[in-house]
Amino acid sequence: MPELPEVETIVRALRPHIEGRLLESTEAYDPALLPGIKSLSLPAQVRRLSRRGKYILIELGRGTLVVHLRMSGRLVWCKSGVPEGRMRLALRFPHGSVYLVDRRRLATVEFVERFEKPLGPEPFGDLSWLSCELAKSRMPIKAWLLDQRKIAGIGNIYAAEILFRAGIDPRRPARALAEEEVQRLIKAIPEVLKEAISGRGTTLADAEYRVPTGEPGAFQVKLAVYGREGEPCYACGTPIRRVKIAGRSTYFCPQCQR
DNA sequence: TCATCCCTGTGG
DNA sequence: CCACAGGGATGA
Repeated sequence: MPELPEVETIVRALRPHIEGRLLESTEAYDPALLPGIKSLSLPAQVRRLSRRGKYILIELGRGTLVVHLRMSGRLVWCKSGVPEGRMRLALRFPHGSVYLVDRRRLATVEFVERFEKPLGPEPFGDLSWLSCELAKSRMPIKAWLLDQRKIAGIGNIYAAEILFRAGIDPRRPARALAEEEVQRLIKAIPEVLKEAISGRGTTLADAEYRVPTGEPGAFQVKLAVYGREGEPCYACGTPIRRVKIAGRSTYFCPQCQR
């Protein structure tokens, strides 16, 4: 579900509600989450709420509560009452609660002393390192972009949109990209992600993702290829194709992307 | 680098 | 019934 822009949007919306506030208790509605939070000692102040890749980091005094929403997880802020949907966890504050709502129950929560995951760099700032990293890999460029160890935060929607923007066929081996194409990629990655953040993320028709205040994201109106199999490319009219890469549906324009 | 699995729901 | 869904860990 949420990729970097959605997670960033969630963190920004939640931050004013919980940063600096006292997390008093938790309530697990799903026993599967208990092992992950058993070492959490409360109450504890939320020192910082941040994002790394697609992970949400709730930094507390003696460690960090790490949330990953996976496919269908949502975080919802409620001053009072409870949200709709399958609740798995509540984080209780004096002035309200953060609920983890998660239809497929794939989201994960764990309390750790230090956040350590094998994540690549964030997809912003100086991305010139891409050039030599891509040259090392035979993976299809789409699969490479999805690999969180190589670059953090890009998921299935934005990988497709980024490659469309860069005019690159998603099936091509990473190492086969010409320098000029790598430069287009370096430009397209932060462009697409920042535009998506500005639009507060993508909410698809079957929508799990919401800004924690409840509204859907607005970026879906701008999707050029994702989910558009058979529909005409906005740039050239050629029908958008769908293929499988690394087990995931991959949408692209066979005319614009070479 | 791939399939498989995790889990649940929806749609063809 | 099967395919598919915005994720990732795992083991061959």
